[in-house]
Parts: sequence; structure tokens; C-alpha cells
Amino acid sequence: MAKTETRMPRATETNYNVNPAKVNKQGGEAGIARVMAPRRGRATGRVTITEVATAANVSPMTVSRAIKSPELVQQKLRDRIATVIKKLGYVPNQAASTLASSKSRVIGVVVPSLTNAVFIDTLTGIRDCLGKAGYQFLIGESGYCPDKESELITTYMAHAPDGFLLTGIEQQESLRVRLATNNVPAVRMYDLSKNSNDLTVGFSQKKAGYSVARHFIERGYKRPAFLAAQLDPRSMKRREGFRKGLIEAGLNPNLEVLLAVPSTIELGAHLLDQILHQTPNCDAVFCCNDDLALGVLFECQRRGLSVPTQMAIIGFNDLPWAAQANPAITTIVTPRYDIGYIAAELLLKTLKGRAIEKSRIDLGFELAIRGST
Amino acid sequence: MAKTETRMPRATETNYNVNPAKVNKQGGEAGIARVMAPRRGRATGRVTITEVATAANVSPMTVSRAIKSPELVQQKLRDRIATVIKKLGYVPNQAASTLASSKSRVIGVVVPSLTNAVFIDTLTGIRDCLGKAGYQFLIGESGYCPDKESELITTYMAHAPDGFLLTGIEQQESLRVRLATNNVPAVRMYDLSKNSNDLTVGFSQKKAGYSVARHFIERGYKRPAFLAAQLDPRSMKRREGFRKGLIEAGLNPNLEVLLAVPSTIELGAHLLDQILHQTPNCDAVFCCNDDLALGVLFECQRRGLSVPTQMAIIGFNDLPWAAQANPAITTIVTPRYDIGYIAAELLLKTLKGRAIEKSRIDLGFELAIRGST
DNA sequence: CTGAAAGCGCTTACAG
DNA sequence: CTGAAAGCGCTTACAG
Repeated sequence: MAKTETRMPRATETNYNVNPAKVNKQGGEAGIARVMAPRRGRATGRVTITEVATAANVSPMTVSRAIKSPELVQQKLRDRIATVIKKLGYVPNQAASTLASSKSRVIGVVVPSLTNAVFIDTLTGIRDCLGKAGYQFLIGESGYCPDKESELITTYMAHAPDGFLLTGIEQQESLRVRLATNNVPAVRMYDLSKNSNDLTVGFSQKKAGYSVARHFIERGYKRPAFLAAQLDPRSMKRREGFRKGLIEAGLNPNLEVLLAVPSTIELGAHLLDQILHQTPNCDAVFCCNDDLALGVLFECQRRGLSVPTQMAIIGFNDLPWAAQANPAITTIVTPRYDIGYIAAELLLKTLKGRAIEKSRIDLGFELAIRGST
Repeated sequence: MAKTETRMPRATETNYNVNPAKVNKQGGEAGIARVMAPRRGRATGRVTITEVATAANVSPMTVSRAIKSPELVQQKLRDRIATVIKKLGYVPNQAASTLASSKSRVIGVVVPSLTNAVFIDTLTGIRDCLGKAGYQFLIGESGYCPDKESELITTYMAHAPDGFLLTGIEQQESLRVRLATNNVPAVRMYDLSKNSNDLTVGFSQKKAGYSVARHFIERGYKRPAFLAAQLDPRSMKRREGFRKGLIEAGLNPNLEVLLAVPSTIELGAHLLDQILHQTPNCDAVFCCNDDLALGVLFECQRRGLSVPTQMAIIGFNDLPWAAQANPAITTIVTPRYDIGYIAAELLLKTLKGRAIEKSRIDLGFELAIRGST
């Protein structure tokens, strides 16, 4: 196709309007066209807004408006411009737009882990929401490390993000100051803040842990243990709630194995081994996530321990295998996708300067009771 | 801290050099400082290269060079500039840099699925490689749909990416033309192209399928079936190789259930159900990925089918559960992380204009033989 | 509703 | 090794 087109003169200060006839003779609506021109000077070779303007016989400003706020442009011009944009294959230069407007349409997102399916679902929610609004996002993985999180945010700052979506509410004070100073809003996910200046979307990690304890107690388990990896603040809050429940019921809250290493299925098997060493008559385990829970189940199978009669298991997050395993694993269902979607929504609302009714959005959780308890 | 600082005059055309003394009196190396100034005009409030230049008593160009190609700048100036950058907290404006240089330091990445752990590992490899080199990347999910892939690439084009990392080699011709036209290089992952103009990093999907067939045959299975979801081109190539192996050995290559829906653990159970319906005496299944394989294993457990004596299972990719399940699942180990890392490396090499020795990098695969066969 | 001018903060392409 | 000028392609802030 490109081969059959003819070259439009590149726009100059004088040829894109004032005398419409002048331009129409060279192309106008009938013959809008353009070949891949060799780069001239510093130009990139991409079609620019000025070229579109010339071809549509309007000013660049009108093209800009036709794209960003069409309601400000006459229908007739709008149509003409749309046709030209299509024919020339014009794609706005985001860098130029960002530089001129100080709005990048980029959001920085930081999650602790990319290999954890939990956060992938959240990213999907974020993408679905931001995508609709025409935003891009940069994804960073902090590896559950606050310093790494700060470092990522610093890097992203160069891209002048319009806002951030962060995980957890334990960010360093210096980071909060830096964001505030630069007037970059942030929404924090997966936990709820008591500070009404914070925008948070999540659920009560502590209550979730508490409800797990209640379920074990109601089913009559006597020595439930807590198994955790990574030991990030959210897992520790689950633990807190779990302990609270056990203590209230007069059970021993100190049966636990905590390892500050990444969570894997394999590690679940190891943690079960550890707790059985410590407490041979342990009859139930709360795993701070479903990876561990699956590993525990596999290890029970290998040891010939019947689940749930000899060992009950509760996981966290309801990852895909929880409902499919044998027996299916009781777990806390978390609103992972919604956390992402709604956090993104809240951020966009803030960016548009709209009033925020609720700065703290509790999406709750649910206990899915299945065969493992 | 900010409160104790004093305001540096904003740079103007005349105050950043020529007469060093003039500037030194106002700050210089001793008192470099800056408060959060109210925005003036269109400025963003962020520290600019010109402000750094003023404070360091050099021209903006020298600051630019000190950052991008320090070897071109005197050691003494370099040190002075580094100090100022640190004190003022200068972060280069990426949009301005991109606009001026037509280099964005952004790479567009498109994978079929974000919920598939396979591609997450690849993204991790990409990030590790690009991160070191100071590149950011935009991640898109095509949902295994070529149109969606093209659409994503169009969107990314607005950000003027320096290059693309794409999955598979089946991109639409129009897309290839568009990338070539805009002089944006792309490396394709997870498959190998015969065209030496293509840059590809992956392995032979067909050979992998073939090696699965060989393993079943060597173990004496008589009626191996192929179970697949999604039916993307790579799965279909595995199938091709698998069929080739069966045909060579005189076995029936037509035992298969193919469903063009997303792959899940749950679906694996369904596919096993289907194949047993079709071929009750089927004695082995090759699942086009490990999600399906785990679902098959779970379903075998529910049906009381002993694995591998009554049903052998081979998966694909060696996802974390394959080695942990009971029995552990035989699977094809794929170099997922390396594919990402090396594809990114190849792209960077191309961007730097370095000679490419090999346009097609075969990273191979491995069959991990475990209890399920 | 439309446009002319200026400017965003860098880097290119020269010049010395 | 360093700098002055011009320009990248948009949008802001005015003016009409």
C-alpha cells in the first residue's frame, strides 16, 4: 500500500492554514497520503500532529482537541480529522504529550512478587481498569523488600507517573513524603489503613486469620498450628488474628513454624515436617497461603496421613488448585482481582480530582469450607 | 529537611555560567539547596537539568553528558555534578529525553497470558536483563489472540518503544511490516524461525512433542492420547511432533481431545473424562501443559485410577507442582526464564547496533522423568 | 469553536 | 573536553 501513495509536503509554519486552497490543491481529503520519507534532521519519521493538521487543513491545536476533547470541536472538522488520522496512521507521540502537559498517563505499580498467582490476578484487575481509561502501567516487583520498593519508585519517577498502586501499608516514611512532595497520589492495596489520608483497598488480614481460628475451633480441632513463609506484614497480621482466636478459646497459640523464605509448594511439605517434629499430635494447620497448603496436602499423602481426620488444612487465597485437590482445600477466598480493579478506579478518581467518598475500601473475604477440614 | 533549605534562583539563559563567581555567591558547592517551589508557569516543580547545571556551574549539556557518557566529561566536573544531582534529588525527565532523542528506553512485551506461570518466569528473565540496562517495559497480554496482539502493539507505539519482545512467530504480516517500517526491532520468543531475518529465542516445540511420544513408546504404553486446551500454535506443534512419534512406532495418533478454551487444572479433569469416554482403554496422556496434567492426576485419584500403572501422565513446562505431586509428574522442562533473559539480551544487542552472530537461538528442552510414567 | 505563540526539559549537531 | 543554538511534537494559556 505504502508504495502507491504520494508524498505530502511536510508541514511548515505557513502551509497548514490561512489559505485553505493552497493545501487542498496538494492533497486535501481526496489524496491524503504519505510515503515513508527518509528522516529529515532530527525527525523520527513518524506522522506528527502537524502533518495531520496540514492534511486536514486545520491547526495542530484543533487536531489535539479533536483527539482529547472532541466535544470542543465542530462535528465537520472532527470527521475530517478522523479520516486523516486513519489514512496517515497517526499515533500521538506520548513523550511530547507528557512533556507538554506533565501528564504521562502512566501508573507505577509495585507488587511484592510476580511469581505469586495472587498478585497476577490483581495486576489483571488493574490492567482491565486502567486499560479502559487509556493508561499504561509499569510493573515492579519488590521481592517483599521495602528498600527495593523505594528504589523502584525512584526509577519510575523518571517516567513522571501520574500515580502509584502499591502493596501493603508499611511504606517507609521518606517514601510517603517523597510522593506527597511530588504530588503523586498512591493507592495502597491488600490492607486497610486507619489514617484517612491514606487511600487503601483491601480487607482485614487480622480478621481473616481470626475466622480461620474460629473455624478450626468450631470443628473441634484441639491443636491447630500456624505455618508461614516470607513473613511479610500481611501474613503476620493473619497470624495475629489467628492467635487471638485460639487464645479466646483457650487453645495454645504458640504452635507455629515461621520461615522467612519465599513460599513454595515444596516448602509446605517441609513446614509440615517441622511442625510434626515440634508437636507430633498437631491436628490442624493454617497455611498462610495456598502454595504451602498444597505442599502440606502432598506431604500428608506421602506420609499416609488422612486429611482431614488426622490432619486438617486451611489455606489462603483460593488459588486454582485448592478446589481441585483431593480432598479439596478449605481456604480464605480473597478478592484479588477486585482489589486491583477497585484500587485502580480509586486512583483514577483521585487523578481526575473527583471527590473520594471512602478512602478506605474494605472488600472483605470469605471462608470456603471444603474437604480438608 | 526541605524546610531548612533555601531557594536557588531558577536558571535563566544567563545565569548558569560565563561568570562562575556570580553563581557561586548564591549557592555553589557549599549551599546547594532548594525548597519545594510553587509551580511557576508550566513547570512541573521537579528539578531540571538546567537547575543542576546552574548549581554546578556548567552548561546543561555537560550535565547531560556527565549522566549519559561520563567518559566525555572531566573527572572534576563529573564529581561536582554528581554532588549537585544528589543534593537536589535530580531525576531526569524521561519524556523530554525521549522526545529529544527518539529513544524511549522502553521495550514493549507481549505474552499470551499473565495467569500462566510459564510467562511469568519469562517476564522475570526479561526484567532481570532489561533492568540492568536501565530499560523499562510495558507488558501486554494478548489472550492468545493475534488481533489483540496487534492492537496492543499499536497502543505501545505511542510510547515509541525502542523494541518489542513478542511470543510466537505467527504474527500478522501487516504487523511485521509496521514494525519494520518504523524501524522497531522485535525478538520473538518460544519458537524458532527458519527465516534468518527473524530474531527468535526458544526451542523446537515439535521436537519436544516428539520426545514425549518416544518416552511413552519406550515405556511400552500402547494407547497414548494427547490432551490440549487453548490450541495455540505452539501446542499444535507439540501435537505434530507427538503424532509423528506415534506414527513412526505404528501407534494410533488420533487419540486426542482438543478444546480451544483456556487451560486450567479443572479442565484437565474434564479432558481425562472425555478421553476415557472416547477411548476407555487409553493408558497414557500427554497434556500440553502442567495445569492440565495436575488436573488429570487429581481426577485419576478421584476415580481410583493408579498412576502410572493404569494411567501414565506427561505434562509440559515443569511448573512447581509437577515435582511435588504424588506421584511426581513427568514433564518437559522448558527454559522459560532463559528465554526471557536471552531474548532481552538479543534485543539490546540489536538496539546497540552490535553484530548478531545467531538470529535463531535454540535453548532446547529436557524431559524430566518422574513417577507418573 | 479555532488558532498563534510560547514553552515543557531534554539531546542533536555543530562549533570551538 | 565544553557550550550555544535549535529542535523534538505536543499542550497550555491566551486571544479572538
